[in-house]
Amino acid sequence: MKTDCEHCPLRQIGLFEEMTKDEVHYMSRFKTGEFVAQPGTEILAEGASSSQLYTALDGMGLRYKTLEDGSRQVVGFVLPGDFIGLQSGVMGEMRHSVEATTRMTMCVFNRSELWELFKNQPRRAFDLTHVAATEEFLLGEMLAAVGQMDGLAKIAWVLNRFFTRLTALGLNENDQVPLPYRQQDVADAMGLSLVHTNKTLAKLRAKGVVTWSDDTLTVHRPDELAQLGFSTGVKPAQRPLI
Amino acid sequence: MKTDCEHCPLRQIGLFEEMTKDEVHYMSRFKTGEFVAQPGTEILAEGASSSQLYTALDGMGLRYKTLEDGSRQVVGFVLPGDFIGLQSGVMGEMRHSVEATTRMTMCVFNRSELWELFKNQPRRAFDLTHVAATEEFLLGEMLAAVGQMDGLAKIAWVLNRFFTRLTALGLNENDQVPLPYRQQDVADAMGLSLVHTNKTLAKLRAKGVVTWSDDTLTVHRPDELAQLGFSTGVKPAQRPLI
DNA sequence: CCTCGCTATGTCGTAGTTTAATGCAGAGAA
DNA sequence: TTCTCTGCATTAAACTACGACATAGCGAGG
Repeated sequence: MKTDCEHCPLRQIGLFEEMTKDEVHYMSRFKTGEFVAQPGTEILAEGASSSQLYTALDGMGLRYKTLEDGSRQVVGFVLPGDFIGLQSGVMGEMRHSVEATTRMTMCVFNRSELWELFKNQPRRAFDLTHVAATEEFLLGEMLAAVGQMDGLAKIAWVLNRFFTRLTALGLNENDQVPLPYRQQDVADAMGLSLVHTNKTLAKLRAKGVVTWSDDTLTVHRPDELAQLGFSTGVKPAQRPLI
Repeated sequence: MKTDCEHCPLRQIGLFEEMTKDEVHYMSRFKTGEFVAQPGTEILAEGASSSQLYTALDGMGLRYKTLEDGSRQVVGFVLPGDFIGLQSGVMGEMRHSVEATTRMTMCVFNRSELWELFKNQPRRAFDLTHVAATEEFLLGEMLAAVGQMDGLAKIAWVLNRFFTRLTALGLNENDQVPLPYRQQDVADAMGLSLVHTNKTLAKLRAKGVVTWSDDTLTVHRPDELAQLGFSTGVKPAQRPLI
């Protein structure tokens, strides 16, 4: 688990290259150098224009939008290493809310430092746009899944994405990854009802593909899971030349 | 209609501040300084890493992803002033394809100029990230619509978005805006079948809210349209304090 | 103990898909 | 001109995946 700000991605891209660790931590608001959010806490609200940005060091959360009719669309999952509040740093206002689903420790820094980065370290600023582009990429993939797949494929797809990302983060132990979400969260992410999500999960369980309980996802057949939640990004079929 | 590169948004944000118009246009590949795409042409393919970026000056198109099973998810509509290929400029590879649905004229420039921008004009580079953030915002809104709304709301939402954006571009004449897309495009954007999209459009027509024919959308009751495609971005209801 | 939040499962109605058939305008050929 | 072909809009009928509702179980916390 990454609990040291040494691993903070903003440090990796050089925002803090010339700073000591004490300077890195945003000290004025929270007594510890790190901001700790408790489960169920709203870290940033849609429409808020926070003067702080965060990077998740440990723990997980989710990004969501709320619609006029009260329904909720989960637009992403926050894993260790992810940015929080980049939109508010760039656009001045968050376009979605962020909530912690576990205890989260975050590295906090001022929005003004982002502008310093652009002024003083163009290479790092350029790198930073990769982060924004990656976020957009994940959103596009999710849109394709929500728009085109049926229930079983949606659930398999999102579980497979969790499994893949968490494995890449080194959080995979014997095909088990932490998954501290409720079925309602997955349902709101994939545009399904809670009941249907539950039944689809039961189907996957019956097939022996995955089990998910106690905030832990166990993938018994990774290849079958990937097969069910078939991927996007395929070149369109060639149009017949005649 | 914007047909002059003076209006190119990249010029507006200063990429070409010190350049003459002739320099602005990318001359080596196309005889005219502007790249012209014919209807139905694929401008950039998913997975491609083009060395050129474009901004749409005139005409419209759409962004889409293709899934393994052959289905298509439209992830956005390209209107005059939009960027094309920003992702390939930043990440090196396009995450979706772009196709022209009308004759499109575009301003072409080299990817390397993007890096020059970051090196020499940090303020402009910072502005540029607004563009990326805006694209992400639109994607998030669309995800919420596709994931949470029912058929009627989806169609009303996307028509209302067209109407709003095109009005902002000054393309609204007597509540009529150009809409050079097929019903299939709208269906693929909102995750509905062509048939159901058609029926829903018929419903809106019967209600006297909109008519859409000959690539022209006429909105008879803008407020009712906005009402039907209710918006996102609402603050979540306060949790009861008790 | 009871309540609350979450998971689990069955029944039923409907919104949406699939398939198919019709119409209609534009383009190309004779 | 007239015929045909092609792409798109339209409408109907049959089928189904999914949502709504109801109900039960289970563990945590007051």
